[in-house]
Amino acid sequence: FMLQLTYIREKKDEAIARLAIKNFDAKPILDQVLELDNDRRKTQNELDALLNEANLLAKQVGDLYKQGKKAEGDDLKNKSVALKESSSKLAEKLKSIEEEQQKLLVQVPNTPSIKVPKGKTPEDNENVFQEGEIPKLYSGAKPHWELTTQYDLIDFELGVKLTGAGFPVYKGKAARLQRALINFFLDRATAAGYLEVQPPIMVNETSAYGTGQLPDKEGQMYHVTGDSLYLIPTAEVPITNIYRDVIVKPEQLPIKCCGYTPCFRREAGSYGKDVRGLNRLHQFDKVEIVQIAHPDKSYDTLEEMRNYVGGLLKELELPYRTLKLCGGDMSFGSALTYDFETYSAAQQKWLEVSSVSNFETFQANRLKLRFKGSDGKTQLAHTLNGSALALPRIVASLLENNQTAEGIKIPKVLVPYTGFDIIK
RNA sequence: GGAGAAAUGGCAGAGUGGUCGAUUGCGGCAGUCUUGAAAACUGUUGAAGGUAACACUUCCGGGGGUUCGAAUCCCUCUUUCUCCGCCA
Repeated sequence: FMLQLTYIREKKDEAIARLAIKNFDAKPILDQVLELDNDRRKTQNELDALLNEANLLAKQVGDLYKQGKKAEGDDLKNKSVALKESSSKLAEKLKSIEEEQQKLLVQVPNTPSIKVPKGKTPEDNENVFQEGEIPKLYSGAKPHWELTTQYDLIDFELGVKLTGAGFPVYKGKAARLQRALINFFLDRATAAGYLEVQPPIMVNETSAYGTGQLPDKEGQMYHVTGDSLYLIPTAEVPITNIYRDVIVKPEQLPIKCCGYTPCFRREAGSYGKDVRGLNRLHQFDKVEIVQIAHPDKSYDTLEEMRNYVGGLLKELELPYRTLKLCGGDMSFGSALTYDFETYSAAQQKWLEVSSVSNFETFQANRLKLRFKGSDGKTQLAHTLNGSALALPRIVASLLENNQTAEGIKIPKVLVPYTGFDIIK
C-alpha cells in the first residue's frame, strides 16, 4: 500500500492537492520523503562507484595471479580490502535511508480520484443511486435478532458457548439460506466472467503485507502465533496475492476472479447497537470479486463492478442505495469507493453490504503486480475489488424486509437454491 | 514426524572459485523466403535501481558468512521430490 516514488517526485503538488481531499496534510511528509530520496540516490551513486572499482580490482588481481605476478597481486588485494570496508559502511547507510523512506511512505494514503467528493463524515457521502421502495412493515414487525429466535434460525448464545460473541450458529433453514446465498452469488459471478477460486483462509505475513493489512491493521486480524499465520479478514487478501510479483501479459487484462470464503475480523472497539445480531460479526461469509485492470480502463471496470453488485441487490428485491464515499470516509488505500447499503426496515437504518473500490496502482505497487505495456516497458496494473456480497447483513435485510404475519418470504431468485419459499 | 536428494531466466536444462546476468534447446518477438500460412534460416528476447541517454550497480529459493573475487565453498531457514511412519 504505497504511492510510487516517481509519481511523488514528478507530481508532488498534485499529490498534495489530492491528498487534501482525504483531509491528509501530505506536504511535510512528502518533503521529507523527497529529501531522503535525494540522499538515497546520492549514496547509491557513491556506493556503485566504489563497487565498480572493487569489481575491476578483483579482476586485475585474478589476472595478475594467473600471470604469476604475486607481489603486484597482493598489493592490489590490500587496496581492495580497504575499499570493501568503506563500501560496506555505505551499504549500511543506504539501507537505513531506504528503511526510513519506506517507513514514511507507508504512512501516506492513496491519492483519491478527482471524482471523489470532499468531506469528513459519512454524512458527506454522495448518494449516487437509489433503487426500490422502502417497505412499510406491519405493526408486529421485529428486528432480525428477534426473528432469528422466533423462527429458531440463528443461535447467538450457542455461538458464545462454542467460541465467543460474534460467532453465531446458523440452524436449519438459516444454514440452508447461507448456502443458497453463497451459491447464488458464485453462480452470478462466474456467469459474469469471473473465475472462481477457492483460496486458503489463512495467509502468511508477506501476503498480509501485500494487500496492506500489515503493518497498520495488525490488530484487526486473528493471528495464529504458533505458525505466524493470519486468518483472512476478506478473500481479497489471498486472491489479490495470487498476483504478487507477477508480470501479466497485457492481453490477459482484465483479470477477473471471484471467491467465497469465511472472513475473520477481531473488530476491536465495536460496541452497542452496532454489533447487535448480524450487524457485526467476528466470522462471516462473503463472496468477493477482484479485478486486475489496465490503468486506462480501470474506471470503466469500477462502473462495471458497481452495476454488477447493484444487479445482485435488485435480483434479491432489496431496497438499496449506492454512495460515492467522500474523502474523509474512504479507506487508506482506495482511490474511489462505492458503498452499497440495503435498507433494514425493522431497524430503520441503512446497512452497508458491499464496498467496491479502485485502488489504482496503490496495491499493485506493494504487490509488484505489473504488465508489459505497448511500449515494451513494465508498468503497474490497477487493482479493484468488491464484496458481491457479504452475507450477514443481506440475511438481516431479507429477514426484516420480507417478514409477514404468515412468515418470512424468500425472494424468487433464491428459491431454486433454498428449496423453500417461506420460513414459518 | 524420521532418512536422503534437490532449488538457476516464461519452460526445460548446462554451469563446482575468476571476463557468468549466466552455454544450449523450447517458447515469445522481429525479419528473410511465401499470394498467405507452415517449415527453414537470421536476429532479438529477464527484473530492479540509476542516467537526458549511456556508464555503472544489484539479483542464480530467502537470510547470513568465507574470499581480492561466489550461481559455484560454509552456516541457516523455506520449499519441492523420493523412501518410511501417521492420517481425513
